This record gives sequence, structure tokens and C-alpha cells, in this order.
Amino acid sequence: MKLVEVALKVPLNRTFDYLVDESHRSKLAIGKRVRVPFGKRELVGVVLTIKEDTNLAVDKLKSIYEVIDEQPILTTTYLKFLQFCSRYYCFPLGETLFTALPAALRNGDAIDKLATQMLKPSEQGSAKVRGKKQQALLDYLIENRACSIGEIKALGFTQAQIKSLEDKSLVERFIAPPTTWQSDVIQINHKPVLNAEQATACAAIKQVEAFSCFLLEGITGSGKTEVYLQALEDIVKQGLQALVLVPEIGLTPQTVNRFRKRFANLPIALWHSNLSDNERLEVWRQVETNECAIVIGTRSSIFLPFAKLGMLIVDEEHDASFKQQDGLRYHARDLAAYRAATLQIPMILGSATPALESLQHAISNKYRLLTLSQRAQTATANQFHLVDMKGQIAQQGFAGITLQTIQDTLARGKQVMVFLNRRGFAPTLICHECGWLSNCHRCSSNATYHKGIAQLICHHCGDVNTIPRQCPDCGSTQIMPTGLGTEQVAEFLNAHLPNTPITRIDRDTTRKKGSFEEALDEIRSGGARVLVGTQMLAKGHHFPDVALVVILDVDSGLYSSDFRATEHMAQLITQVAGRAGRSGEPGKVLLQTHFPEHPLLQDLVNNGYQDFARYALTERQEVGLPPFSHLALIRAEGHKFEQVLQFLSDLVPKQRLAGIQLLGPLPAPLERIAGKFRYQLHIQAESRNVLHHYLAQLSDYINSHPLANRIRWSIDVDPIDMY
DNA sequence: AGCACGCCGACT
DNA sequence: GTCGGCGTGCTC
Repeated sequence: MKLVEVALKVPLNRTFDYLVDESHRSKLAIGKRVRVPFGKRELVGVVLTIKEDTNLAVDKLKSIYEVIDEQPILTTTYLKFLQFCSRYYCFPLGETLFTALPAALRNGDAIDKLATQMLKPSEQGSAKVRGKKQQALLDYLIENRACSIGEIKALGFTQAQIKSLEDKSLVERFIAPPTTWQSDVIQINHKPVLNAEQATACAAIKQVEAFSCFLLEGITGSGKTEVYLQALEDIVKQGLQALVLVPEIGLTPQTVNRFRKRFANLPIALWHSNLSDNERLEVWRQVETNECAIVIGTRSSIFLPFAKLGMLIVDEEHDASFKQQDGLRYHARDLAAYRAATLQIPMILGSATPALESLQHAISNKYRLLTLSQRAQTATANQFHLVDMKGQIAQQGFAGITLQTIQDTLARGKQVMVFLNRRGFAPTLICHECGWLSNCHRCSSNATYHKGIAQLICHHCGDVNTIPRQCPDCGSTQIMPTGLGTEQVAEFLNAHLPNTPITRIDRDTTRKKGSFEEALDEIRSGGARVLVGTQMLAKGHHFPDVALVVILDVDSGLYSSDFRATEHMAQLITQVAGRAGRSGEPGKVLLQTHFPEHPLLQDLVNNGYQDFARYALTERQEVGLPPFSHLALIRAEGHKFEQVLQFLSDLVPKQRLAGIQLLGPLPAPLERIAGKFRYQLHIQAESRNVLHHYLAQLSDYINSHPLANRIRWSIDVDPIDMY
């Protein structure tokens, strides 16, 4: 008896066995897709194993309809990788597999659907045909042996002419063989001389032959990309492929151009959320057939099926966008480490502000630390200044000294950047008479006042309302905005600095496609003098003429329920500060705070992120938080409060478990979003093995829980924020 | 997740 | 009398 175990895209924690009829047996192989009956439906699945018997009653089994692929689309190594993902993140294997596959493959499309279609004359050779054009086409093909369909059409032949020659069996279609790139013809262009630190880093990377992870800790402007490029050069010269993972906003034309210019004759593919299903399919295929040497891609490119992967690079490795926040909640950086280790290839993590997890690995010698501390060319270090806001009479959030410094900087012909991580005009409206607040009806959160469009918008559920003329509670007309948003800051600066062009950059002003680029151009050309923005301003963009960066409110990051808040704040401050002072004179960074004596803030300001991070790590160690322990979060949400609570309470074991700390059920930091109640369970363990052993058990139990289908729940392994 | 089956309210 | 609400159960 021939049976197959098939993974299907269903949210069930198991696989499915099918019979294989005689007619399909010769084509059967692990890693090929099959079409199968499933209930009343027909689904595409992937063959995991081929076997002779099953635990089920054989009469319960159905037969597969079809083997889709000529060649397996997934290698066994790759399947093992996905099995690891599924286990590690406690997510059903079938769904894991189908998150990794591009959409076109999920629905059963041929993998070479978009590969170049070719035409060649059949064995029969030359013949006489009736149509003049057909004859010309046939003669042309015989003379040229083969030709792509695209080229044939460009020569003026039509689909109909091709078709009738095909019908007469005079010509045949075939798929062009992969045009694998050649490592011996690689041309390297515009290669600069490395400074001493870069050279040391490169030499260390080039030395390794097996798995080794490098943490490249390099301040903004220290030339990390150049180290990547020269390390990559070595890899592609060996004929191996490489993947460069970048944050979502990191995939800018400038970055890509730099790679394309350096390796002008190498095929470099991009992978990001704007690709169409067909474009993704084509990149997937090219990666698999080694038609593509380097991929620069966001998070999900970690799932591409490289034929000969030789190096993994994760740029801005601390960036939160590497973590998927729904479904399969993977972290691309962590999966990269797994792939690099199994493939025995080097990996580089680069950042000016490494995640504490990565830094701890470097400190404990699991990773090798490479430091770039010199800013290239004319760039110089920034000067930080803490502005004590205690007892200050602030105007729209600006201390007097801050305003004065802004004016001085503008007077010197320099640009100023004002950073506030809150969009809109004001976070709430308040009734002056009764204290009513503009809270969202469906969330345990405020509705933000947007003045320009005269709306109250909830930033969590997107609910939009008009501005009430009167207080809904007491009828008073004394309703006023309270708190600060970027819209208000920009308005204030416009009034306070007449004749100074102010540009605001946040999600509201850049909604239109291309408007972000437009604003960036305006900044670079010097049209804008003051830039007001949210964290959109913080990442990856170079503004050479900005000499002053003002961070209006750093306090929100200092005392937060999320233990990672200070780390994120420090990363943000350092990244924002990195935007200033890149053209000769040192940039100035003003941090407004009510807690200028806060030890972490002091450390960051006086000694920089490198020092801060090491201090923050000692704090984490004292309280046993990650990376000195491992976390998982069980989230649950639903419209019925009692069900959510009941579900989570049932998961808490009666007696204490060795090596596991369980906390909860706790309300999520936002207890209600869009009318749903949200609770969570924190699970903490010192050992990764203990945690995973427990989670495996727990996820079985959850799946058998009667409430599991009535509420939404998820397991988040290594969560990065607690919301 | 889908999809079907099943048992109770307002409608051509 | 039926259309359809979503609770419940199953999928090799």
C-alpha cells in the first residue's frame, strides 16, 4: 500500500494521510505539491513523507487527485527548516509551510509559469507549410535552433501562427534552462579603500569557513555597508548566493543602487511587500535555480529556497520589523541564525544599536563582536544635552532654551529636526467643565484629535468621529485639546518662526504614494528648514544639513510597563541623533526630560549606546529578564470577557512547574481594542529547552480546549512587545 | 479556516 | 409555511 503524509493549509496541529493510486506513484516524491480532496473541498498540499502504513482505518483514507510538480519545490533540508519553525513558534506545520510559500505556489500554479517560454523545431525538421508567415517562422526556428516566444512575437509573428505550427507538431514549446550566473566573470566597481577597523572586520569575516555569527556594532556613518559589500564579494566569487535582510523601510533605492553598482554584472533580486504574486514567484524560482546571486529583502525573504546560500546578512538587526506580529510569529534574524548554523555558513548582524539579545551573545562569545567606532570622512560625534523640564514654563512642549537653540541653528543656515513620536494635533480632547475625555468607544484608549481634517481618530481601531461642538456629558462648549502631537508642533513652529518653511513627516502627511520621497527631496534640497516628525524620520535617511535634533519627550520611554521600553527609547534616540552632524560640524541633540538624573539616560547621553546597552544588560540580569531568561506569551481576545478569562485561567496548571514561571491571566496593556477584550499569560523560563518542552504540551492542551474555537488566541514565542 | 448540519425567529 | 441566524462538529 502506498500512502503519503501531506501538509495542508488548515489551522489544525496535524498532517493528513492519503492513498496514492498506481497512476500517480511514479511521479510521487517528498517536497512535491499534490492536489487532494479535503472534506468537500479540494486543496493543495505538500508531500512530507511516503509510507506504507497509517494509524488510521484505511477505509477512511481518500486518494490524491494529482501530483502537481515535475520536480520537488522543497528540498528535505528546507522542509526540516520549516519543521523547526513550526515547532519553535508553536504554529501548525501546514500553515507554516504555506506562509513560507509565495501565493502563486500555494494555489497550485506551476513554478515555471513565468520562466521564459521557448520554441524549437521538432525532430521532424524542415517541412513545407501553407501559410507564408508560418513557413517563415519555421525556417527561422530551424536556422536559429530555438528562440523565446517573446522574441518571436517581437519579430512580428503572432500567437495564431505559433499555435498552428504547434498543432502540426512542427515546433515544440519548452522552458528555457536556468541561466546560472558565473562567478569567474564578476566585475567589482567603485571599491573604496577600507579604514583600519573595516579592514579588521572584513578580514575576520573572510577567515571563517563554517558557521560563525558576527555582530558588527558600528555607529551611524561608520561604513557597515562597505563591510557587507566586501564580505559579499568573497562569497559570490566562490559562486555562492547571499541574502541581505533589511528592515521594511530600509529597502531604499540608494541602498539597492549601491549593491547594483558594486556588482554590476550580478543578478540581484529584491523582495518586499510591494511585489506582485507573479513577481514573487519569479524571484522564488530564480533563487531556487541559482539564477540569482544576491537577494536584498525584508523579513519574509528568510524563507526563500536558496540553492547555494553562502552568507546571511541582517542589517539594522535590532529593528522590530524583523518580527512578524501575526500568524507565524517568527523573527527573521533568529531564523537567519538557524539557517546559517544548519548550512554552516557565516552570518553578519549589523547595527549601530544592537538588540540586547544579540549583544549578550557577543559578550558571551557565542557571536563574534566587530566594532566600527570611526565615522567616515568628515562626520563627527554628536553632543547630547539634557533639557530639564521640571518647573519649566513650556510653550507647546518646547522649553525656552530649546526654542532659543532652534533659532540660533536656523540663523546659522542649518536645518533643525524636531522629533515627537505622536501624530495628530493632540492625543485627547478634554471638557474644561466636567473633565470628559475623548476616549474611543471600542478601545481602552484615547481618540486622537486631528485638527486639519477636524476628526477624532482612534489610532488603535481606526474609528473616526466628528468633533463634538458640546461636551457629550455636560453640554459645555469648553472643549479643548490636551497633550501634544506633531500636527500641533508644526502649527506652533509655523507661528513662532515666521518665514521659516516647516515640513511635517508622519503617517498622515505621507499617506499618498510618493509623498514621502517628495518630502525627503525637499529636505535634501534645503527647501525645508525645520522638519517635524515621528519615527519615520529616525531610520535610514541621511540629512547632511541637519545640525540640531530636538527630541521633545523622552520620558514616555523611561517608565513603561514594557521592560524593553528603555532599550527601544535608547535605540530611537541614537538613531534619530545619527541623522544630525554628518557634514563636518558636530550635531547637537537636545533631549527634553523631567528625569535628567535617570541613570540609563545619563549613561546613554554621556557614554553612548554601547555603554548604555551593557549597563542595561546588567539590569536585565539582576531581575532575570531576557536575554537572561526566555519568554512566551499566550494572548487571547474575544467579545466575551468571561470566555477570554476562563480560557486563560484553564491553561494555568494547578501546581507549580519546575523551571517555569507563569504570570496571569493579565489584562493586555490595551485591555480593549475594537470592542474585544484582550488578556494574556506570561510564561518565563530560564532554559530554552524547558520553555519549549512546556509550550509543546501546552499547545496540545490549548487545541483540545472547548473555548479554543470560540475566541482568538495565539502563542508568541520570544515576543518583542507586550501590547 | 471552510463547510455542512441543525435547531429557533421574522418574512416573501 | 420558509429563509437565515450562528452554535457545533469534522476534515486523512
